[in-house]
Amino acid sequence: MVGQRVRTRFAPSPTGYLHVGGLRTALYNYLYAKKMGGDFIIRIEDTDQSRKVEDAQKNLIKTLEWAGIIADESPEHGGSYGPYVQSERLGLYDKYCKQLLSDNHAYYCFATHEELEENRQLQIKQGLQPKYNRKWLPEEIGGSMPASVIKKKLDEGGPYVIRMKVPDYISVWFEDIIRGPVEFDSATIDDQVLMKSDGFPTYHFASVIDDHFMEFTHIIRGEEWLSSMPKHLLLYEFFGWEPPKVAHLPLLLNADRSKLSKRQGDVAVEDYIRKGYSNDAIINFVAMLGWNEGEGSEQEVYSMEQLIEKFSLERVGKAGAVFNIEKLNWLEKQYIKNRPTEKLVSVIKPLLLAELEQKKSLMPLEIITSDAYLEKVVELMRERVGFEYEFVTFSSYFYFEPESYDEEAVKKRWTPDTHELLQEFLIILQTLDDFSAENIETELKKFVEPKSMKAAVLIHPLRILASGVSFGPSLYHLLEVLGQETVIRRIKAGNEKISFPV
RNA sequence: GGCCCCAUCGACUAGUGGUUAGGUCAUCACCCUUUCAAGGUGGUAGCACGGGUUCAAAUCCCGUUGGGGUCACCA
Repeated sequence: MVGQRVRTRFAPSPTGYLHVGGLRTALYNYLYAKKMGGDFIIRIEDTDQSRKVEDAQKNLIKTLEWAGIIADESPEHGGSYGPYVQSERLGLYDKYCKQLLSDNHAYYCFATHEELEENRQLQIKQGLQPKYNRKWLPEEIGGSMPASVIKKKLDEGGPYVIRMKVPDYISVWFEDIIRGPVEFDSATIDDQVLMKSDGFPTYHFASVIDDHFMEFTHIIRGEEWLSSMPKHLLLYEFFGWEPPKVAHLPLLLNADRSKLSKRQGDVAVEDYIRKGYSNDAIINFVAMLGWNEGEGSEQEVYSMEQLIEKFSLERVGKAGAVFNIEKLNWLEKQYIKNRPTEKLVSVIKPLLLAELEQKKSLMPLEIITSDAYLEKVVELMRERVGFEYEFVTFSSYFYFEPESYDEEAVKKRWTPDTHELLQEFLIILQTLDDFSAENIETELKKFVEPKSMKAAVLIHPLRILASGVSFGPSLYHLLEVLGQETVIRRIKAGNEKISFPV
C-alpha cells in the first residue's frame, strides 16, 4: 500500500438525478485523488435492475462534468480497470461467490419472502433486532440444515439466495479516517444476502469485489454506509484481501436536521442548475459543507484549483451540515461580481437572443445584442443581480420598453408638477449633443437649481419612466447606456400614461 | 427498539488545557447614496446538561439528554 498511487471512486446507482449529497461525495473523492496526484473513477452500481432509469448514467456523468468533476476512468470514457458498470461484471461476482461457498463463508438460503417477513415481525414484536434466523445454515458450518435437504432443493432448481456466514462471537474493528476507531459486535451483523435470486449480486458484495479489483486505495462515502462497513470488512477477510482505507462523510441535512430530502426543497443538482446557480458557486458551497481549511483561514471563496490544493480528509468534520441556501446565494453573487465581463456577456447573449424571439424590442437589435452594449449592461448590473439570467430578466428594460410602471413608486414620486417638469426637461434632453452620464447630470442639476428644487424630483420619475421600476443602477449611467432615442421615447410614452393624481 | 455516529451563535464553521470564544451567511443599526445593490463601521447571538480529571476544561474521561444513520433478495 505504501507509495501506491491513490485511486478513489464515486459509485452511484443509475436510479435518477444526481443528489447534492452525491455531488459532495463525488467532489471529496475527486479532490482527494487530485490532491494526492491520483485518479478519480466513476463506477455504476446497477445491480438492482428494477430501479434502473434510462439515461440516468449519462446524466449523472454529464452533471458531474458540468460541475468540473472529470473522471479519469468511467463507463463513458473507459479505462484499464473496466468494465465500469456492474451489470457487465457478473461473471466476476459469480466466481468469487463460489469461492466463498466452497470456503464455507457463504450458504444457500431458500427462505421465501413471506417466511422472512414473518420472522422479522416476530423479532420486532419480541423487541429484537430483525435478523435472518439462519434456518438454512448448513450443519457443517454450525447450522441445522442437513446437506441432503440443501442438495435436494438445489436439484429441484427452486429460487434461492446466497448469504454470507457472519462468524459468531467476534468483534469487527476498523479505523475511519474521519471518525477514528469504530467497533461492532458480530452478533449485530446480519447474514447479508450476497447473491439475489435473479443472479445479481447485492450492493455489498459487488462493491467489495469491485473495490478490490479496481484497486481503490480509499473509499470515501456517506455516513449511511457506516453500519454496513463490518460486513464489507468480513468479506475482505474471507478473501484475504487488504481493505482500502475508509472515510465516512457526515450527512447533508434539511433545515430541521433530518437527512436532506425532497419535500423540504430541492435535492437534485439539476434543480439548482435550472435555478441558475453556477458550477463555481455550487462546488464552492458544497465543498464547505463539512470541510474547511482550518489553521485560522478566513477564506470563503475557493476555486476548484484551490480546493484541490488545500483539501484534506483529516479536516472533514464529523457532524452533519444543514444545506443553507442563503449562503449559496451569497456565493453566487460573489462569483458574478468577480466573473470576467466577456464571460458574462457570452452567457447572457444567447439568453437575450432567445428572449428576442418571443418579445419585440423597439431598440436597434444590432446595438442591444452587441458585445459593447452588453458589456455596459453587465458593468451596471453585476452588483445588483443574483443570477446570470437576471442580466436579461431582472434588467429587461435594457432591451424592452417598460410594460408597466411600479405603482407604489409612482404614487410616491409623482407630484402635481411632475408632468410639467418632465415635459420641460425632455426638451433639454432632446437637444443634448453629448448624451453622456456626466453631461446628463450637469444638465439636470442646471435645470433644477434655479427652481430651487432637489434633483430627486426629476431623478425618480425619470428612472421610473426609463425602466418601469424604482430601483437599479445610477440613473445617469442608465440613461446613457439606453441612449438618447430610447430615453426620449420612453419619457414621452410614460408621461402620457401617467397623470396626477395617480 | 438493537447497533453505530454526532453535539460551539438561527446556518456554515475556527478552536486540539490558559482566547475579551474568532470568521462567514442571515439579521439589526449607522455611514455612503437619486433608488436598489455593492461597500464600510458597529451590534444582537453560541460552547446541550451533569459529574469527574486538572492550579486551569469549549477542549480530556464518564454519564444524561438531544439529533441523525442503519437494521431489505435498494443502493
